[in-house]
Amino acid sequence: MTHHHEVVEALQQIGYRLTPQRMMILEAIADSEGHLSAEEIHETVRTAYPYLDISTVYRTLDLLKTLHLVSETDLGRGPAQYELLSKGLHHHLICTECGEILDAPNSLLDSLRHAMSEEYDFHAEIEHLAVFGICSNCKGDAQEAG
Amino acid sequence: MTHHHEVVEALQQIGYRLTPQRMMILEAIADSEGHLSAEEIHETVRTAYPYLDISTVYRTLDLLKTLHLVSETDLGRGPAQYELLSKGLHHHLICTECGEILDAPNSLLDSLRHAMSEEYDFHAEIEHLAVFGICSNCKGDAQEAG
DNA sequence: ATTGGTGCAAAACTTTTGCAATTCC
DNA sequence: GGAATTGCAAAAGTTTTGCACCAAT
Repeated sequence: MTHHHEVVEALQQIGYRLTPQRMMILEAIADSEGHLSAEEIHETVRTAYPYLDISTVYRTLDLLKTLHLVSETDLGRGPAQYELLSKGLHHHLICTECGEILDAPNSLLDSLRHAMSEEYDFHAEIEHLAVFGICSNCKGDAQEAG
Repeated sequence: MTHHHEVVEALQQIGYRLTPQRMMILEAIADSEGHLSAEEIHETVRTAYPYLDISTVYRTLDLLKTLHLVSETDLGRGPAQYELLSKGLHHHLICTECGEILDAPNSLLDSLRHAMSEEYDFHAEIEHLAVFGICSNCKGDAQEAG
């Protein structure tokens, strides 16, 4: 639950300061189940510390991204979503019909990574992938409509 | 080269109007080699028709997306990129070191699609995927730096 | 004629930046 | 003390929207 303190303290050793804002932002991300937008992080921390500015959230997220502690997922619509990388890398299958989000393990991409490496000598860095499509529940509906 | 006229005329049959703006916008996309942003489309068409508004570009792109005539790719940074789908579906491998963009055929995703279908009964709609990573030229540099 | 589309202007939304004041080391 | 960090305010960049006028059917 609070193992992210190690993570924060590790910041110091690389020369970054350990500020309350940074701790609260990381805690908000760590305590959340799924993804959070910068604005959601802002709202969450503000309940405890109303002076937090959204720019501090973005600046902290930039830092955490650089350190590969959080992942940033751009869904192509709306704000980017942030998530703790230590929670275990996974990806999302998002149904465009009903909005359901299925979690898929990182291994789902093994074959794709292999193909990119073999055929293009390209080393993919896919920390977080979002794939849109139709889930099993909505497959019937889509066929009727089409 | 101008087979997109068929496409535009098909619009009428579904009840959409055939306006000069729509034709010019589609022509700009069709004539371009790679991707275009909405702003680039705007600039291109404006050389011939200076009154075109950027909002018309976005509205037309929405229409063309709905009809699956163009693909929209959100690179996660900067404006979305638009491309004719009839040009042949392909994806992009973008090197984060040197910025090179490799084109990859749609078949690259076959195994991934298969895995999502088999394991999650999820029917992915990946019209256009952009994958960031390290290309073969930069692989050595990255190892030295790391 | 009528509905749909366009241009214009303004706003919405997300993210970034400059800078003075503050805080952590 | 001094450099890093924050809060504030403003701006930047992309996309959307309201509305009056205009054009395609």
